[in-house]
Amino acid sequence: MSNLSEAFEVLADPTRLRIVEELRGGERSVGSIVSTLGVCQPGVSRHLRILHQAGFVQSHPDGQRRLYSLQRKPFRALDAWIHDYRDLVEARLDRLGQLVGETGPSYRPATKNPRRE
Amino acid sequence: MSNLSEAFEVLADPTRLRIVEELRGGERSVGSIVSTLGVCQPGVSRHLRILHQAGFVQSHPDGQRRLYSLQRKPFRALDAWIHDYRDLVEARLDRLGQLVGETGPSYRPATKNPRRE
DNA sequence: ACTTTATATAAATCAATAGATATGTCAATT
DNA sequence: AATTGACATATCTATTGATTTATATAAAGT
Repeated sequence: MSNLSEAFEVLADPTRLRIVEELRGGERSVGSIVSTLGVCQPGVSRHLRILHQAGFVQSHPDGQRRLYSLQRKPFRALDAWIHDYRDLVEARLDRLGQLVGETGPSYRPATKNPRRE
Repeated sequence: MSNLSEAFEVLADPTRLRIVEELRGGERSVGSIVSTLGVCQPGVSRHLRILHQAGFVQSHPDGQRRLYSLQRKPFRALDAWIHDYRDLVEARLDRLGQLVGETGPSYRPATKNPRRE
């Protein structure tokens, strides 16, 4: 139904998420990321390849290094997706009864007539 | 560094993502989700358990069924996270040179003096 | 040309997980 | 209390994927 599954899959790995958060500060070389994280260099290169294939990063050579930076598209897709859940994200205080204890939105006591699809 | 990795991991599975999107329309019974998706019932129950453990859903009995609905907290966390990338999400047209072809933000030609951490 | 530095790729190992089948539990109806 | 219906749990299998070690490529410096 959506390619968002792929985006979530990419960010599901903790190491890749850390790489993304590192790149939030601007473009970085592979070695720079390696020394920041505690992962071996081939591991970082592999993660960067996955991030690239999913459109999260781009790269360009800089001497013998390679500088990686974030791309906009997947983040816009994620932002658009979460927008569809605005009703959940934003506090809805207009209906007070469903906010008992700030636990959740839609607790509803069992109905007498439970037939309900 | 963050528990967001867990949230992304939960949404990484396509079936779970579909379940979440189904629940966006309101609370649903397990059987209702089973008949919508093409997955066996134990599979759906397992996914719902994972969603529950991660705080994505809550449930309450309704007769012999069990109604599941979305929780707000993880969506708020995701929304807060993506907010940290709003510089990427929002179109930044004030610096024109970096938007060549709408491909990405931070391409920069190689420097003469490449020493750069 | 040779060495060093930076990154990518290959191969192997190991762990995690989604899916199905079978079974258990519990509520509702008779 | 026996049966039916709804859901949960256990177990197994197959697949995917992250990490490491080793190796290849490529650019810089000497």
